[in-house]
Amino acid sequence: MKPSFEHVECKHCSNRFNSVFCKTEHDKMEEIEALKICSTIKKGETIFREGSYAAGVYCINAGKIKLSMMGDEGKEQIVRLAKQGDIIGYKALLSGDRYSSTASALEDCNICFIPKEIFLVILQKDAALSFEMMKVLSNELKRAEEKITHLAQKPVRERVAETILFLKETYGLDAENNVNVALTREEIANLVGTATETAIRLLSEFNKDKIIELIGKKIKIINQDKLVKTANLYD
Amino acid sequence: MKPSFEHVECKHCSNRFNSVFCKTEHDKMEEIEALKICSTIKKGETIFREGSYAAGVYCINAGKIKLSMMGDEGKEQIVRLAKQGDIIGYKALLSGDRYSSTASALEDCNICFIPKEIFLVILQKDAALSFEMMKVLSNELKRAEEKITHLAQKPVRERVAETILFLKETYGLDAENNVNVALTREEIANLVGTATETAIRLLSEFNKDKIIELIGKKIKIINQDKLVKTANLYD
DNA sequence: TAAGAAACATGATATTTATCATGTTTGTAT
DNA sequence: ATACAAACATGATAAATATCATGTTTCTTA
Repeated sequence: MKPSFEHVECKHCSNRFNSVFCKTEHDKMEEIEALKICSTIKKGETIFREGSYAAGVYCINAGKIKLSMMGDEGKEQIVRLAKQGDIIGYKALLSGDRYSSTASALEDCNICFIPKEIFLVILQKDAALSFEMMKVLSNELKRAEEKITHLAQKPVRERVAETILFLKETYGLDAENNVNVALTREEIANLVGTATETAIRLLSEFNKDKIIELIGKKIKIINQDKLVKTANLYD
Repeated sequence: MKPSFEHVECKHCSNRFNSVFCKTEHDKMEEIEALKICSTIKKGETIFREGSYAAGVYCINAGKIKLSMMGDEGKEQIVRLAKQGDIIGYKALLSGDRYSSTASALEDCNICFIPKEIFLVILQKDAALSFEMMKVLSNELKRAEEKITHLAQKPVRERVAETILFLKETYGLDAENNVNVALTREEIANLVGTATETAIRLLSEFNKDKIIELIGKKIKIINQDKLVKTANLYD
């Protein structure tokens, strides 16, 4: 990874207080500052690859990233979607393991690489950062367990609806009120856990039923109530 | 929860060095000792319930516990199996949330309740404990993401085989080389993420094919290689 | 130890979902 | 602007799995 032309300083980073570093003290921040490497990632590029040695964590300054695991038949399963302010790659670092998923950019990104050594050392010294990390991990785990339950028990139709709501929750809406992320139908399927054709069919159906509106990869939620009902949440 | 007749001292606990407290210092241990409440739980009893306020964590001194979430149609999904040395209930505590799953005893258990306040305070002071907690969380999360991938992509047959291997890995073998845990077929189905009848059928099939041997709830693995192949792991 | 309940088992059937096939549209690079 | 590939779409079919029905076995407890 090549250093970018512009080094974004942590203390001026707009995500500073939405991130896991929200409570990290100034001097610890300076230590990170000195050793981090900022870079620009083009849409589609890989940041790290499943199975490779974990050299550090990446803090997302701007852009959207998908984390996916390869299933047995080479089919991608998207296990997490990250955005600005999030960090990625910490799981491997903390469990002392290799990366268990591949991170790739859904759009052009600015990311800051924080080497393993400095991150772990600061974690030892900074109880607040440790606690924030535990919170992040706990929330991720909770979400993962809910996903397991839904995968095991809910029909695809409900999961597709749920996924649209999840995308809205994660990335919000753009200026035209579209869900603010552009995924291919295949990626949506790999997030839902279904075949691409099935995802396409159900999206078209929701479109026909005026629950959502599809313009290319843009998804606009027309009838939120009906979408929530279709997702069959909160019973 | 009633205090048990015998208070098990942490420093004499046989699980002490297999647990998250392996690196916790003596004085911190004493603080826990002073405030923890040990109790005995009978098979089938509930330790905490999904949605209820998280008052603390439980450290398992002896016995096996299942953690499950209720799906939409009231169907149980088992999200974790815990054993002696494990702690449960930490996710809710760390994310400041209610318990997201229900914990119930698969057999008679001895558990120690550590109140929220003392656990969180010690976590602030003890970087080693924090780090161990992060490791535990990371490993759980990794496992959960693998489970998501397998649920989304692997057929039930493979998942049933995988679950048997997982049970062996988690609880080991008893004196007669049976997988050392007694689950109903329904519980196995709720772990696999399938209908009870489907789980029963596949177990019978494995039995007929001499991959496993079934005697009541006991499962003996006869042909480990074939079971691993059936699970279709490591491609 | 008998009665009732829970767990286990298995066949028949329905439903869901994946796969295969094929065609169209959209995007991208020369 | 054209050519090619990727993405999208949709019908037909197959396969996997759930559900329903029913009977048997095993476990509990009065």
